[in-house]
Order: sequence, then structure tokens, then C-alpha cells
Amino acid sequence: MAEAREPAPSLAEEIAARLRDQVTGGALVPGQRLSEARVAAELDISRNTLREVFRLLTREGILRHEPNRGVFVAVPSMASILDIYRVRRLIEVPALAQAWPGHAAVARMRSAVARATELQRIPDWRGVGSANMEFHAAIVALTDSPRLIQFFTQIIAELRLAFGLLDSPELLHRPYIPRNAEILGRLEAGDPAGASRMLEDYLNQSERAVLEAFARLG
Amino acid sequence: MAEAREPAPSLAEEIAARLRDQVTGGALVPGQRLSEARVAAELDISRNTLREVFRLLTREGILRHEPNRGVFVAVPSMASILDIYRVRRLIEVPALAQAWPGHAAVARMRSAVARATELQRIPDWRGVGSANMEFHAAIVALTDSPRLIQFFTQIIAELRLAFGLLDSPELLHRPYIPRNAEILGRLEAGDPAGASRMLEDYLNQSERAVLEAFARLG
DNA sequence: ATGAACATGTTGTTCAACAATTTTGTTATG
DNA sequence: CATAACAAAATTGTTGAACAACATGTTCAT
Repeated sequence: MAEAREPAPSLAEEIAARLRDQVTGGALVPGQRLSEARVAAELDISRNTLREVFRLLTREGILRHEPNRGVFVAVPSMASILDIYRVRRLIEVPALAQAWPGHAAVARMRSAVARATELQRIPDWRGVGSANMEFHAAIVALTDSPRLIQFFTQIIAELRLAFGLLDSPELLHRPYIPRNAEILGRLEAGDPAGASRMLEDYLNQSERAVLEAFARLG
Repeated sequence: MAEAREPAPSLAEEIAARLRDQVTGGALVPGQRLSEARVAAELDISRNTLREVFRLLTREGILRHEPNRGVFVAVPSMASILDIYRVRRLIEVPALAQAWPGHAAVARMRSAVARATELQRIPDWRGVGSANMEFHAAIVALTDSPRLIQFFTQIIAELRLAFGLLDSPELLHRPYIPRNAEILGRLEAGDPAGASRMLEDYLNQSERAVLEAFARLG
């Protein structure tokens, strides 16, 4: 059951990464149809290879595949956001609560906070968002569970898709930099339980903000 | 973000289901290499379609893909079993604890218990195992979370792969039929918290049994 | 207008071929 | 005899074209 290792990125995976960025970056609008022929021509790959790419991204939840009709950029819904935050609470909160402050992933958390702090001065709010996500991915990495880590990676990709749809990146990301720093500090001080409680507050507040921003769209 | 719907099963998905059964059923040995040409000929599909099948099953965790080397049936390890049970505890226990006893999935749990009871008289221990898994899938369905449900489906596929490797199906499945019934009864009696505690015991004991059976192999 | 028949474009699947890579087999060398 | 270097064979990676199956849009008859 494939525990690790990943030596050579294939063409399909490279293209998948590129398409993923285009989607989460907003270059491709949610709901948009992706014609196999057109996209294959644009990316200069064959239709067959593109289909493999589509399968990958569909499993990740950022593309939607309707049989005999084609693939579309997934459309975030209120329900999906609620579900995503529910999963986040379920996974992140216990992950942090049972963390050992000396774990290697703590360094990842630290550098994520540092990067977010840097980027907010440019300001590059999309970059701040990425750094914040990296912070939370690091929290899940505290569990050393390959399955949780992989699952959470998907969840984050979906959430970034939703973020791309909203239009107040500063409001969505800025307030959480100091909170992340605070959580990290509490963990490093040897109080994972307290850090975990703070994380739960964080998630509830962030969820509310995202839902409000989402509601402003219609 | 693809919340539901699945109207037409494509050829690739049908074949995937067939291969999945062959793997979890033990017809294909863990570690075995699956030659694209040979398998495509056996299943009477083209190599391209088979590749899509492989991608599907690789994402599910029951096949392993090594670039430029081919795909292999995944080999369950001690570490993977530990990880799987950890994920199960994390998801199933809270799912049951917060359950509403009138939820539709409770009926699924009930019929799963009934089916397991039926099959143990034949006896069909592989069938009993499937029914037990269905019971736990139903528990996760109590959450109404599409993402958790899909994730858990993968986890179960992996676990069944591990079960197929072991050789004492009666020992692995029989003791848990009455426990499932008991958990269900507690839930129907309006005590999800109590049911959840029993489930936690269940999982710990089951994990121990599986690990012991696994250790007997070497 | 309503609905049936048709026209069109897209996806689903197959086939055949070639490039890139790994594995295997052979030979040469210490 | 062991091993390193190299050649040959087999396998995967990727492509392009073709056709069938399906979905949608249009035309036509009523």
C-alpha cells in the first residue's frame, strides 16, 4: 500500500500541476467547460494524455466529469464549503492536540508563518493564502499519517478553488497571519491542547468569513 | 465541487470494479506486476482504456504505480494497517457520536447486520467481511459528508486488500457481528455517545486481531 | 406550438506506431 | 569467478488518427 517514494514526474503529472495552478489561480472560471480537443491543442499534448490529466484532477475534486458530456471546472457551492470546513475541523483539531512540539513539521509551520508575514508586505494576498494553507497542511503532517496527508491535500486544493472565486483576498487572509503565529507559539511552548483550542476558534471564524464572502456573490 | 450524481458507468469504471474485486478477492496477489499488454488482452480492452482503469485504482490505493516500470498490486504493510485504523478511529468514532438515530443510514447499518448474520450460517466469511465493512461505511454516511464518505470508501478498499492477504477469515470477522448489532442497538436506543464508545473498543480490538494475524505471516 | 427526424459536434474507445526507459543477456576484463 | 561495460529485448510513455456512441440544436411536418 504505497507508503512513500515518488521519483519521476510524468508528463501527465506535470501538465496536471499546470492545469491545477490555472484553476486555483483563477485563469479558468468555475463552471467552464474544458473541451478535450481545444485544451489538448493549447497544452500541446495528445488527447489521450490529456484524458489522464483530467482523471487526476477529477479525483482531486477541482474538475467535474459528466459522462459523455465532458469535464468542467468544479463550481464551489455553499454546501461544499461547509463540508470542507467540517472535514478540516475533524482532522486538524485532533492533529494539533496530539502533536509533539519537537516534530519536524513544526519547522514547516514556522516557515509558513514567516513566508506569510513576508508576503503581506508586498502585498501578495494570493501568496499569503498559499502560505496559510501550507501552515495547515503542516499541521496535518504532524500526524505522520500518509492517508490523512494526501486527503487533506485534496481538501486544500478545493478550498483554494473556492477562494479564487471570492474577491476580497485581503479580508480572507490577512487576519489569520497573527493567529497562525499565536497557535504556533502555543504549540512551541509545549501546550498542544491550548493550541488546538485556538485552532478550532480560527476555523470557525474563517468559515464564517468565507461563507459571508460567498453569500455576497449570489 | 461535484456534490453528487453518477448516472452512467463507463467501460473503464466497469472494468475497474472487476479488477477491484479480483484484487480484494485474492485472485491477484499483492506485489504482483500487471503488464499492460497482458491484462488488456485478458480483459479484452485497449491499452489506453486499461491505463485509465489503472489510474482509478491507483488513486484508490489498491494498485501502486512506478513510473516507467509498471503497476503492481499494492502490498499491505504493518504501517499501512496502523494508519488505516488510525484514520478509522478518527472518522468513525465522532461520526457515530454525533449521529441522529433517525438518520437514513441507520437502515443501512441494520441491513448490513442482518446480511452478516445470514451469511455466517452458510458460512461465507468473505461475505461477512463485506457486510461488516458496509456497516462501517454506513456509520460514516451518518455524517452526510460527501468528502468523508468518498475518502472512507478508499480506506475500506485498502483494508479489504489487507484482509485478503490474511488467512483466518472466520477469526477476523465472526466476533464482530454481535458487536455491530450491539452498537446499532445502542444507537437506536438514542444513545449515540454510548454507541460511539463501544465502537472505539471495537476498533481497538479489531486492529489488534488484524495485526496479530499479519504478524503470523512474516 | 409540439414533437419527430435529422445534422452536428463532443466524448468514448480502439488501434497502430514510435520514443524513452528499464530489464535482461552477453561479452570482455580484472 | 566476479564484475563492469555494453548490446538486445521487452515494457511503458505518448502520439495521431479513426470510428462508434451519445448529446444537443435545428429543421420540418403536423
